[in-house]
Amino acid sequence: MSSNFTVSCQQCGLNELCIPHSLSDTEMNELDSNIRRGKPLQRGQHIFEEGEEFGALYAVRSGSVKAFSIDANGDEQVIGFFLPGEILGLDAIEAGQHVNSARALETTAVCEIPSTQVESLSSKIPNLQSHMYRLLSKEIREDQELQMLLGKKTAEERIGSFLLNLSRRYEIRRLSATSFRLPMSRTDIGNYLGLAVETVSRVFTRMQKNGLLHVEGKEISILNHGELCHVAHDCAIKE
Amino acid sequence: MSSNFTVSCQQCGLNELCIPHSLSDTEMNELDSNIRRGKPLQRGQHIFEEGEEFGALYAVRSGSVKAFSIDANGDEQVIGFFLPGEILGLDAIEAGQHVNSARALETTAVCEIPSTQVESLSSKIPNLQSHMYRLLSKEIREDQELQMLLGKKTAEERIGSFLLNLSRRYEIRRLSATSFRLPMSRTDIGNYLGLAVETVSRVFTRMQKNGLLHVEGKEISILNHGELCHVAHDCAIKE
DNA sequence: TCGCCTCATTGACCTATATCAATGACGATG
DNA sequence: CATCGTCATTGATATAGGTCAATGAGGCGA
Repeated sequence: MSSNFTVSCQQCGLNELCIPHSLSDTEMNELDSNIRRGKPLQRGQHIFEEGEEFGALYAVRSGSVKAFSIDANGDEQVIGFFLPGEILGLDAIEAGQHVNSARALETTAVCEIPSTQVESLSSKIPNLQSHMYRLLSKEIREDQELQMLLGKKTAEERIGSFLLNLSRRYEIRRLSATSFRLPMSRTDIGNYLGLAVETVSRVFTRMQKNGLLHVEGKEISILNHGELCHVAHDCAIKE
Repeated sequence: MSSNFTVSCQQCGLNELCIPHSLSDTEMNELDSNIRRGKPLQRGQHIFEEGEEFGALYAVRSGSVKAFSIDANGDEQVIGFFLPGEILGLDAIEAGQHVNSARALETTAVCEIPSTQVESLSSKIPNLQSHMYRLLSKEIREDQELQMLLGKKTAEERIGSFLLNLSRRYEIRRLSATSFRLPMSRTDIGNYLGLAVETVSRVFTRMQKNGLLHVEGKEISILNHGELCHVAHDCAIKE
């Protein structure tokens, strides 16, 4: 009996976004046979913790994940949020141990890809190596965009860019780009964007007043995409 | 006659820090034969510009480089600074074109490594592939540290961490960790750290008054390393 | 050597956002 | 269904750092 959480890469609706992308059937099967799929995690359960030995990359199959670390004062530092098809743990390759922790924001299933397999398979399969390079490069580019946001943008621009970013990511997953659920708390959003919770709340309220958004708890609708891009200074002419 | 700027990887004093690291002599020679070395660049000359097709990675051999992009308002956005042995262009692999520009901050020599060679050589040479993964992973980790700095740290903490970071990087290069020259302007530092130039100036002055630093133009001496770590909340117990 | 231009410093003032505090809403639990 | 705890919202106030403006200092070309 094959339960839902043991779906293979071949059958997985996310394989276009995920590591198997651009592999042949044979190659995909080889990768697939090296992947471990545990049972889904509950909200709050950790996938790995800061300091643990690095042993695998993780692909989110369903649900969502928050990556964070604890700074010198013991405060949490949100590094990023991961949606289905996205890969966690890339930052641990060099150090050989995890430099941050990852927790499920809701019921979440992940695929575990042993790091030894990533290296050996990607030596054999040029498409996989190439995909890995692009994956790592993409994360660098995205981290740099976030640096830009944190260094120069106002609170409204940060929130606007954040929502647009999520919107694009949901759209790629064939979910609604205009209406979705925020899986993380306001506190997490503020922490990630370098803002106080209260500021996040106020900006949401203000954007709702101005007809840009409809906000109801964790449910968000983007009502005026053009204007939101405009206030975010994030009009994505690129791509 | 082999002029200074055509030194091979074998002879290069930086090869421990750079891509050749962990390659055998034969492998290093193979890599070496694929590297192009132009004549040194003058201050202000560009290595690549935003939008250019991605064709190569660049290793700084001497001098220093600033990476930056231009935002929606036409303002410059400093992404990072690169010292000898460091690799530029990793963020361009995925997009296939450069997403930011790079300029020499002083007279600077770079080695050009065609991207086609990186991919094909690293398929053949497992050590090289492994090195590339670690290189990309390291940049991700460092970018995330910068996100932390930009999201939560005060002006003093940012400047302190910035100086300590430079100090460590000079030390690895067997240069003085306590006394060095800042190759970039105050404006660039402020831009990079998300601060106004004036704030950079004031913090330098204040740190000088408190006996942490001696600042004279671009020459910096760290007089009280322990206390600087402390005010930066960057006491590097790690590593 | 002079004069120019860019870069750095310093002071005065202002504003965006943090902080503090109180209240309300929701969801889980028994 | 009542209670508790967490999360979100809103208002009042404080402050770090930005902005504007003026001055000084170093480097470079003619």
